[in-house]
Amino acid sequence: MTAQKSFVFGYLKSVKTHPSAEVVYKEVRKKLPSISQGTVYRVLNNFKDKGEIQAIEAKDVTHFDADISDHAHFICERCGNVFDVISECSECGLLKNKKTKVGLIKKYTINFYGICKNCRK
Amino acid sequence: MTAQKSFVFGYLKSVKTHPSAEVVYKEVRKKLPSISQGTVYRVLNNFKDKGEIQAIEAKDVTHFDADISDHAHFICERCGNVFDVISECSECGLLKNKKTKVGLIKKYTINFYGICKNCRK
DNA sequence: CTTGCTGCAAAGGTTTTGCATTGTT
DNA sequence: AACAATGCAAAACCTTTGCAGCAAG
Repeated sequence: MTAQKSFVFGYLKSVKTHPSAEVVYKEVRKKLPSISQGTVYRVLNNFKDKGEIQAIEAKDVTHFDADISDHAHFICERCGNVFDVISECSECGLLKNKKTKVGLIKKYTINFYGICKNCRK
Repeated sequence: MTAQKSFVFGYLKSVKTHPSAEVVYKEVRKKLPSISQGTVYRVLNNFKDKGEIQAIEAKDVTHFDADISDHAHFICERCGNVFDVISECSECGLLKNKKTKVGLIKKYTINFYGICKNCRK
């Protein structure tokens, strides 16, 4: 585990804001100024491929979340921020590893869209 | 309603494949060779903003669906194709227009991920 | 010495946009 | 004539990648 990986993962663990790769880059660079953007993308994708973090595909940018437990996200259509949503869908959890006509479900994502309270003001 | 809009919407209505903008462009151009890529993107975004079609944010590319009824999608992690899934989540439907701590839910999307049967072969 | 990871910069691919032109009312 | 929509091409944007240098075993 290199310093780069450690700082990226540590930062992601420490926040609940589901940052984009660009935000991760800017924040980690405060502590590790030498880190490059390419490395941030590489490291994030590595963790994702290993299943240690999850990616949230939003409009244009991918957000990352170190919390890989089953939970839904609220994406603000104005500011683009991603929030956790408490209300979960217990039915959907049961669908994991279930066969469908199309294929075997390995994972799922639930995204809610709307305007967050900050932007509502 | 211009010819461009009509052909784009008509094509999207006629298929169940949830094509990307690029695919829409290539297909519509067979019938309307003068249409440009920029117009396809503009028209698709217009329809989306009016709520007449929906966008499915997948890895890298956005897919479009003229069916705006509540239904889930299965995204193949290998070929990237998007399929409808019959198994729906009735609980989630109830969450629409519901208030959460974060904001009012205006719409939601459910995406399942896995390898589709075609790619499994 | 070999292997793997990084920084840098360039390339890749998708989507948006400025502007001149076209077409419509 | 005014206005909105289009075609074209360039720009913008996010993300990936090739390569040389560096670090670690």
